[in-house]
Amino acid sequence: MSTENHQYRGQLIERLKAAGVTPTQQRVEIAAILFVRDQHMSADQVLALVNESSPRVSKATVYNTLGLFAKTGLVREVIVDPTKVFYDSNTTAHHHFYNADTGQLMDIDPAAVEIASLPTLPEGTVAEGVDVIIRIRQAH
Amino acid sequence: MSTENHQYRGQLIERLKAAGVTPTQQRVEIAAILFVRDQHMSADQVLALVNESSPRVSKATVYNTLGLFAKTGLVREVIVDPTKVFYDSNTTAHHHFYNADTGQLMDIDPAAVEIASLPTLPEGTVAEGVDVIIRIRQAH
DNA sequence: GGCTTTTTCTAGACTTTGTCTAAAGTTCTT
DNA sequence: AAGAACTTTAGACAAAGTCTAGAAAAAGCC
Repeated sequence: MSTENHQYRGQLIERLKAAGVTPTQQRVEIAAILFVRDQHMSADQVLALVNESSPRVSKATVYNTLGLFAKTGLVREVIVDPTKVFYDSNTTAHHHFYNADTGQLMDIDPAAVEIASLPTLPEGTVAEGVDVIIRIRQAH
Repeated sequence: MSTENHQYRGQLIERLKAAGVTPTQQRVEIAAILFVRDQHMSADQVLALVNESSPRVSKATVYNTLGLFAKTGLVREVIVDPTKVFYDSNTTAHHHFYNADTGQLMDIDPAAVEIASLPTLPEGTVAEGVDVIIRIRQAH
């Protein structure tokens, strides 16, 4: 393994630990794929990519790990497509364009959407987050 | 069938026709369930309800009909739960609370959410709609 | 280091939502 | 009434995701 890769893995391990996640082989493998850049991936895509290189990771582990990453705030679940959930490696506050024609999910510049007012929540509930999805399609 | 029911069905038929949908037996049956009041239902729930009374409607028809109703603007698809899509019989502009703990979907008073600015769309695309979902959970 | 306990991983069966197919039934047109 | 176009149906199928029970790793302890 190259020095750069080695260092990258070290950073990943720290990141997982900081989130209170034990950095196992498989979790680091998955994190390495997710966290190279800000991106949106489905479990399926992660599974395919992680198994391109040698150390195989099972389907169950990919699902468990993505669920764990979501629960600990390492990634954000984005629910826009009825057939699959996307995992967003950008956890800063932002919203999404979703192109139903292409299936593509894109970040919206946080400065470009401004929500002026929010409603009071129902009794006995607390807010988890606000998702804004702008559904678009190809012109003609 | 009672007079009220008979009149209700007449109204439904007009509503379907106005949307350019041929009012078949099964479609009216499904519309009768959806449009009694503003509500959110999954395909599963519609299927169960429609088959409580005599004229049975098949699973395929329920899915086809809900898809057709969505396409023609009679209902609105709401995608908040990764496992199923909800069909909203209230098609006026409004947003939703989604309680992940209870699975409940609730309307937000349109006046309570104000979006001050929207981003410019990606090249070659047109907007289909803006969904705002406030994810909540039970306090403690 | 060894030994035990706890956590994690795995293959593969299973579940659920939704789609597809091909045949049968309706409806519309003429 | 005959033909064309559309709709419905049962049941097979597909895809995403969950569950289970045993194997493997990791952590805790003497």
